[in-house]
Amino acid sequence: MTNPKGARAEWAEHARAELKNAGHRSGGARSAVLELVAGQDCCLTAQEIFDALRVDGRDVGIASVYRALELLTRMGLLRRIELADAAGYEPALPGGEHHHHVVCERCGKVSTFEDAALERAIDRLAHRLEYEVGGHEVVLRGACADCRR
Amino acid sequence: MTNPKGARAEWAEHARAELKNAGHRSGGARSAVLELVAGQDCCLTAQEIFDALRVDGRDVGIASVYRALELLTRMGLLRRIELADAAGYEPALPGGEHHHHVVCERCGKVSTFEDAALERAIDRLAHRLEYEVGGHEVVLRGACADCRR
DNA sequence: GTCAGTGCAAAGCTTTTGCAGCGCG
DNA sequence: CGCGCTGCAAAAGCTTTGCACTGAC
Repeated sequence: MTNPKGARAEWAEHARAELKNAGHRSGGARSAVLELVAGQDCCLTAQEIFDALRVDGRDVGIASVYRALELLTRMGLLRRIELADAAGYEPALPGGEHHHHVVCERCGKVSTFEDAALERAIDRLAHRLEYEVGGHEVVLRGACADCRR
Repeated sequence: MTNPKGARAEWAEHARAELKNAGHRSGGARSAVLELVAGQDCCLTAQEIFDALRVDGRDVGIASVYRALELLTRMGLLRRIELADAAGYEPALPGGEHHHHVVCERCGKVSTFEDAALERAIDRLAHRLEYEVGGHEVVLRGACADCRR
């Protein structure tokens, strides 16, 4: 297993290179979003990113946050996860590292998991479909350890 | 494999019984939503349900559609699927019949598939987690046959 | 008769768009 | 020094809530 901190720093660098390569300039808001998302374990909503940047003293507009997330997602650098209320975004790590999410229906807590058998099942299945499958998303719903009692 | 038409009629009956059992009255709007959803193959959004009912001449309010969907989902009679823009709803068939969705990122078309190996992988995985898993959702994203060319 | 169910309208959220000004290259 | 990026404000959805009224039991 690869070092997650290293993988995230690598991702940030890769993302910056891709942006420059596509002819994008390096503005303050997008850089701030990129930096913040890179340091995160799990998916963040646009609002969470906006709030975190404001706390850090960055005067970004929420529109710029959405614009940055939209662009990075379209370029395949971020994954977008549809949660109940809002969408979450997280780095699409190039090594193929891959996790999914469990959401607690009581308290809303989101955790992650990885499962090789699940990925294999999805890969095999994807070949059977008429679609050219580019990505997938698995969300489990239930009650977390705290809420079970 | 069970007859889908029969399964859907059965579901409608089951849902009505559950509602009555839980002390709910049988109003016009909720019945109309239930009837419409029961006759559907795949998931429908609240707006689609609203439009279809209006076309049928039922003067339902969209708020009642949302209220009906929320209640039926909370009772476990409907499954809610988070799509890109809006949420889709479809009958949670009691027999354990179970399908998931492939979304075309180009044209937005939604298709369904079933896969026993995938379900097995998820079941096994669910036992390993600290969560008590009650449901799950798999969404594949890609390009449909028409859009591939 | 009671009160859950309903339709309408208004509000609340997330997300997008318009626009003038700033600043990267 | 041009035009891409940005912040603000307004708009555009989807979804929820408040409220008076209707109709099921």
